[in-house]
Amino acid sequence: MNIEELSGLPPGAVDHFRGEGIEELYPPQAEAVEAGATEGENLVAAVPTASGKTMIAALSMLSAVQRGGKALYIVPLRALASEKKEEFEEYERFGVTTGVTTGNYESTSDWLATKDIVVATSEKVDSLVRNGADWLSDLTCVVSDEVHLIDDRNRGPTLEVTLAKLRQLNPRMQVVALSATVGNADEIADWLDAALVDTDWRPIDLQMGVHYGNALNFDDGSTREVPVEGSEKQEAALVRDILREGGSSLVFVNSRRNAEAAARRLGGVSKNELTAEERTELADLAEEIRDDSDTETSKDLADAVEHGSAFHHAGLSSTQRTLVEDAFRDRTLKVISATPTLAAGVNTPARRVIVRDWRRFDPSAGGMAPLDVLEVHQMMGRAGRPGLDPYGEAVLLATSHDESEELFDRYIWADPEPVRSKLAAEPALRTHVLATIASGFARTRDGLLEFLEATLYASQSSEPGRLETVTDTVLQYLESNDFIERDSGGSDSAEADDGADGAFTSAATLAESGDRDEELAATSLGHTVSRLYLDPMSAAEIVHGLADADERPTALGLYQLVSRTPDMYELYLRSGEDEQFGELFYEREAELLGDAPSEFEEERFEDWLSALKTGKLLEDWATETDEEQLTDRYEIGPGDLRGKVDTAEWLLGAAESLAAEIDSEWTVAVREARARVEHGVSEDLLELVSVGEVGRKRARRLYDAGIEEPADLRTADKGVVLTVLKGEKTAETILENAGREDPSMDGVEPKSAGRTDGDGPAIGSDDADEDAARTETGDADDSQSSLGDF
DNA sequence: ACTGATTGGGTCTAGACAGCATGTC
DNA sequence: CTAGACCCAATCAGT
Repeated sequence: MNIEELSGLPPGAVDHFRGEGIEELYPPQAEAVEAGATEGENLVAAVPTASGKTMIAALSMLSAVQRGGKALYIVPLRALASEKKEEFEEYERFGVTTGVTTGNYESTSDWLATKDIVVATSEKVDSLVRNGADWLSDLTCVVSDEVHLIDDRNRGPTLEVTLAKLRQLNPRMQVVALSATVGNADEIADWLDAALVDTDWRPIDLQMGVHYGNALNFDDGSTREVPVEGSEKQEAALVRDILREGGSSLVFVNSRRNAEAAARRLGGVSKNELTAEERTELADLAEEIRDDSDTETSKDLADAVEHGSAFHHAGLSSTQRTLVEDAFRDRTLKVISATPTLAAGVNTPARRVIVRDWRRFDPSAGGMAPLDVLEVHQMMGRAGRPGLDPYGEAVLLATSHDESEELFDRYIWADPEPVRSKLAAEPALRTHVLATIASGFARTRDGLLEFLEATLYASQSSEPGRLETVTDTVLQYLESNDFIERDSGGSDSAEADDGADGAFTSAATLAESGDRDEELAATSLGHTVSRLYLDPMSAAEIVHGLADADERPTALGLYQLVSRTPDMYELYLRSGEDEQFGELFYEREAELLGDAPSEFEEERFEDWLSALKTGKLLEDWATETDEEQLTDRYEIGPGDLRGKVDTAEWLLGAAESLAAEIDSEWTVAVREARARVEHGVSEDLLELVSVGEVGRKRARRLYDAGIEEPADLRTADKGVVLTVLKGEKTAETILENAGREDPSMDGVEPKSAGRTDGDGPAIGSDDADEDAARTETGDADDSQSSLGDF
């Protein structure tokens, strides 16, 4: 189908696509149009990666906008949100506006009301629903990207419930679900009352094969000689082979450490194939990576990058990740060794994809478990860059003939698994039942069950009573924790409190059924929990912890408290560390909130200790231990540290709201602990870091020079300030931010601080082991840092 | 006696969403 | 119930 034949799009859209070099629609796209994508029909498109799914979405959304509507594009990852945003922003040329909203992407709800297309993560959409964003009821089209993620144990239910809610809110809204090729696309289509486009078609040829011995055997029967030289690994031979043809490769492995080791080794291959020019580019890139942070991970990455090889996993900082991805797309980097992050993330195609490890450690399986077919297919789908490569190759590695056959059977000839709803799991329901009640989607038990009937779970379930049983368990839990109230008596609507959420009264009325049924209402606390987007179990833990505290909780106490909630991804306790942290536990037991489990309940005690470890990490961060020492001491990447700190910040923010809600007297303590994590400083610096451009390092230097609060900045000797802050420009900006009248540094001479004597007040002097490892100006006595002596 | 290779035991294992109010060295 | 790569240290072979 030629794009000229398309109708119903905004004027200028066709020209725009032609400008992008698009003349013909790909077959799946044409099929989607025939199925009514541009006429507001529901559609499920199960097609391989990179075969033009986005175009299907774009056509649907643009035609919806042209009809005067508004579209929402739901993505699974924040990184994808910004990628799509850039793509859709091009439409502004013909007057279609786009807005993005994710957790860290700033934008208020009302602002989005004016946009034609909104891009958001599924969690963000869920949150918008909970907070009753008015514009949601204006939607006429919603696109759900990577809808097969409904199968994901953790995040799938959110997507599922959110789609169900949006549909209940706007019964006539068009739903377009984009999925990888899965086993049961038809079931998803049934659930969504949608037409189905299900195809294996790809715009660029994909050959799948297995490498064994010196040969690469493809699914079409062809064979390619790829000899393994000397003691090198199979993947090294494969990388070199394709590099000589000018192609890049992507190697998927199953652990971070393997990714790093593989990158190092493959650097030995790629460095022999570089031009002088590439070498300089890579050296620059390596420099940028080193600048980003000076941790071990960065050094290793930079070293590998100099040879044209990189690793990619969640321990990288987001800057590093972007640098690596961009350089790979530009073909500066020749090979990336990655954990599965990359398969799900942004678009980084390579000529040859090598799936080296097809088993992964899975504690629930008690050992190594094979990857899902779907996952492997997603990885293999990264092979081949349309327009750049003549074809793509996806290769699995076998060390024996038997294994080679097994791989063909298991992955190459096999169909992906069906998508199964994970909604009936208790943790998922806990959250969503509360949210459904709090936002007025259901006001009775029957109404709730009726709503749940509209989910994929219900349409798949063969066990009719199950959902009801779990729902009752969950209601019981929510009630006993004071998040909801049940009233089986009268029908007079005794609203729990503030009445709330008028936005969805129509939906609520719709869902309501029968007066004699048990009435459900969220308590004020329940509303807060739902709005804060907390797992009710996290909220309960925090509430109990705060309520149990007889005296002002310490930072460590609060950090450990939030670290043991299910919303905090746990830090793994290494062998030997249980002893170390057990000791720390006895030392500081009094600070911890709530009752510690007995040491004899091994599992729960271990959890308690690993939360203590995470808490201790946060405390170290909040006593100005520098990044390198932390990543070293806890053996984590710079990205992990950032992640922990972010999560803690979020949870402590939530804890502050909860504290206020339950009238806890420790609100201030929580706020202070949160501020300390946010800036990574001890209490004494909290005032200083509130000044713009002053972070933990500068604040500490100022403090040591006798400038202890913002007011001091206004009166301090400029020479001293200049010495401490080094740059003239920064000094001026900071003085200005502090509200000094004459911030100019013209003609000011650097001058050393007057008082070199006092080290200032001791930080955390109540804990003798605590004040080590703080970043000082001189850093001279770094060696005295008491590492590992907890 | 020193060095480099080999072997064996012990250890450890992917990912990343959200509130709220503004801005690192 | 199930694995396998890596690291480090100890041992061994070769010069």
